[in-house]
Amino acid sequence: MPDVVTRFAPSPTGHLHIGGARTAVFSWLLARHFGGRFYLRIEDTDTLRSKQEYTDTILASMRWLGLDWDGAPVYQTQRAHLYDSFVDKLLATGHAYWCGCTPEEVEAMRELARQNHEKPRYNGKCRERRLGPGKGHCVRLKIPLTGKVIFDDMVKGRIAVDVGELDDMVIRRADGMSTYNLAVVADDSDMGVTHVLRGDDHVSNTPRQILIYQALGLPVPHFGHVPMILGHDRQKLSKRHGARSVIEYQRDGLLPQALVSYLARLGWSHGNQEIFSLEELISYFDGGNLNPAAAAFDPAKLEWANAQFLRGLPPGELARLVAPFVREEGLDETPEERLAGLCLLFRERAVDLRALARSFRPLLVPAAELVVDDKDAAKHLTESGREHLRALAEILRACESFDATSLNDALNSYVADNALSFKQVAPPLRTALMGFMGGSHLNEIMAFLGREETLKRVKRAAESTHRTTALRCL
RNA sequence: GUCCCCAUCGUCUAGCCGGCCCAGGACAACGGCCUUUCACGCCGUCGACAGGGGUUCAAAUCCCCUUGGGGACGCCA
Repeated sequence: MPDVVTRFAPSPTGHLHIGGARTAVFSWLLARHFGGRFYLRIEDTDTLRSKQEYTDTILASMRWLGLDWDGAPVYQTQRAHLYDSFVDKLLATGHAYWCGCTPEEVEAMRELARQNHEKPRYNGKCRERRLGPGKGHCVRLKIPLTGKVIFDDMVKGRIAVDVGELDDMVIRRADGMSTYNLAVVADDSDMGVTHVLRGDDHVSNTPRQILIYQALGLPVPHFGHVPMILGHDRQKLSKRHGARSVIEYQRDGLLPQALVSYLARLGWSHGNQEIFSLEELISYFDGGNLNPAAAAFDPAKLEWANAQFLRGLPPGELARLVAPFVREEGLDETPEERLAGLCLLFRERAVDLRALARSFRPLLVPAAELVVDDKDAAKHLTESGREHLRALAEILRACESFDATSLNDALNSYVADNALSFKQVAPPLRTALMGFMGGSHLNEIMAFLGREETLKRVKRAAESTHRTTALRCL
């Protein structure tokens, strides 16, 4: 049995969101750091809200993020017998009892407690009634009358709760199905989980679960409750507040490494390091340095992180990744080799794959379809600008080889020979080639386009009449 | 209402078993440099220890209170 066994236990009631993704990242890292095991458990006992489709996308998102799990995913709906055996054992040892109270009765108890300014609780009415199984009977855990449950949380430190705060919770419903808290303990125990990393919202469940472990004489795992992620405005992250699922980021062209790196950095730190490879995370993350305070999600910083990874990718790999987005943009099927060239030209100006693909457009459409920005044309395709373009057309036609270096030389000599500055020549040329004042290095752009396409664009711009019409408008 | 948790720049954070911190880094913002546009890069500016009490020679660091935020109180997970 490995020293460290962790798990991620999502409910398939929605896509994998960044909050869940982060706890998954932490759990995965802890296991990988210690050479332990990381399991996936699908908590699908809520049959009304659980959907197979969500399980599928959660698994797909995990794979995309690079979070591999050990063994096959465990489905809670298939383990009723395990939960039953736990309940039976609790019943047999007197740690649980049958309860015949109706939901209405229990609600009345809670209401009474509320009126007394106490915590709403079940009052233990059936605790000593020695009821047996019967219609409408559920099973409740018999909680100790006095004492405290104390545990050392990996992120929050020591947490102590008086058992008086707890009540005899239902562990098996009247319909025979076990409840969440029991199932979790049964599964974690059965799977040999040693470290439970989960969301903050579960802290109050932990004492209850510990009580079950103790009643059964089972070893209690370590717990770590990671705070929730807030929206950029520090409001709770919800659909309205920009809560997004992992697949949405995937669709937008984010790099999984960037998302993992950013997520890990949200609530965890390793000195001042901001960008982490998976390998670095594995070697640094040991469950320490987790921040107990909630963190706000910052899309701008995620974007920045993504740009960092984008730039670090070899052009060939980037080309492979960007290809689907190029297709999505409706751009012509382009050989990966050419895409790699484009990636090299544009990767430093794009924040994600989609933006990168979009930036290719001016260079992938035929000259006739190039969209020319009116303002830039009016500003740069002036009388003199077009004169330069005509001269350049001649030079480019005559240019012996059409590679980036030669083109650079050609441009340089044109500027030098005519005692010009680049500021006079570059803008019109750029507008001619790109259709607007953006893009990459001019010589590289021309080399990419090739002689024929370059000349077409230069001539087209040289013959345009933007300047005069624009001037009249002014 | 009751219980639990949290609290350093706008945001993520370092520091937190006290002195090296009139608090460091990153993102964002702003300004500049570079420049064959833009971007990248580089340089710089703005900017925080929630408040109040203690303890101590010394507190962002330890203790208490207040305030503010969050979470939980289901036969949901």
